[in-house]
Amino acid sequence: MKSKTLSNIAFRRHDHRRCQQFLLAEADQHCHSLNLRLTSRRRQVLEILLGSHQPMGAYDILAELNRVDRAERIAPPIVYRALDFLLQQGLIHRIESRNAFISCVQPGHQCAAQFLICRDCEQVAELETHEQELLAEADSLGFAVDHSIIEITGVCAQCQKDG
Amino acid sequence: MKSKTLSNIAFRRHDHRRCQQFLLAEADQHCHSLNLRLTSRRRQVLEILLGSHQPMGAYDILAELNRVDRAERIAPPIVYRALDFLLQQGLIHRIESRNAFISCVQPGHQCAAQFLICRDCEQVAELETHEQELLAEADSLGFAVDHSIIEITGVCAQCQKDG
DNA sequence: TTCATAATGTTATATTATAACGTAACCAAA
DNA sequence: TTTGGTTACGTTATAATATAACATTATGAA
Ligand SMILES: [Zn+2]
Ligand SMILES: [Zn+2]
Ligand SMILES: [Zn+2]
Ligand SMILES: [Zn+2]
Repeated sequence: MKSKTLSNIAFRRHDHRRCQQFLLAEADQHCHSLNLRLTSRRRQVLEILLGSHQPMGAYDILAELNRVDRAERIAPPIVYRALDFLLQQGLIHRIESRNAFISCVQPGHQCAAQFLICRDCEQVAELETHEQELLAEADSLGFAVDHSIIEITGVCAQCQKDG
Repeated sequence: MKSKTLSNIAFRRHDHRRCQQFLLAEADQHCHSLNLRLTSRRRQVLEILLGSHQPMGAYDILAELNRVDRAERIAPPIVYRALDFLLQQGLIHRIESRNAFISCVQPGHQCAAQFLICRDCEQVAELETHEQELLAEADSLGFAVDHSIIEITGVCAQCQKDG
């Protein structure tokens, strides 16, 4: 079960330096192969998110940008645009219930991203299981499920006819 | 399959007047049996949400309150507090990806609430199936799934030990 | 070069949510 | 029926998140 090896990475000890470099290289390759530009801004935002397996708010990222580059005064739209690009490419995910963003631990995965979010320590683990396996996996991690949200967005039958 | 009859109510024709009255009566009974107060403000907010099976933003609800009661000028905290109460009682749900609130079509249900959200017409259908049945049900509704989010909040093993 | 496009930068503002503190309603015990 | 504790409500101000609108710069092909 390949996914298992990556699934709980946020809760495991691992060589995060390597993890980071691997994911960054994957991102480079992904964009290159699709002839998309992982510009320095976009890469910079991705690197910030790859700094940990924790979610960050857009304004946290903004603050980090402004901390590093003392000269410039970056404004919100710059961050949101980079985040939009990275989201579209599946390189990061948005945690809806937290208004936060997190680097994907398995870019290119097909399943819907699934997260275990600790309301206490705020850690987030990305799982890569099928839905029916989810609760079992949460249980096997000793994670006490509190509240789960499933949101499926798409186009309803009516709109498919209309559109 | 009891849930099936209610699940896609937003996409079905039904006698919504009765639906509304039924759900309001359920809410009354729920609160009464738990010795909780479904005050007039809370009831008023619930009634507004029961006006349709569509999600509404907190500020939409606020506007509706201020439209009805021309005299007073209601402020956001009043709405958010009523929403918090209704959420806690499971009488409404929060659609995280929309920052919106929707009346629950089956208060007292045990499963996690699950939604189909149309990005086109913005309709939201609440399902009441097990996870593994979800995609099949979406498919049977002719709903083209686009993006699904599963967010499980709880307490991780570490925090359970610490706390 | 020249043009078209994509990406970035800038300013202002919209949208969503909460902090902090005061008042009123409710209810049980004295 | 007062008293005091609690819960809910009201009010003001502000925090946190996100986008609109428009100007500028970089990129790459014709
Ligand atoms: Zn790592
Ligand atoms: Zn992922
Ligand atoms: Zn109805
Ligand atoms: Zn529900």
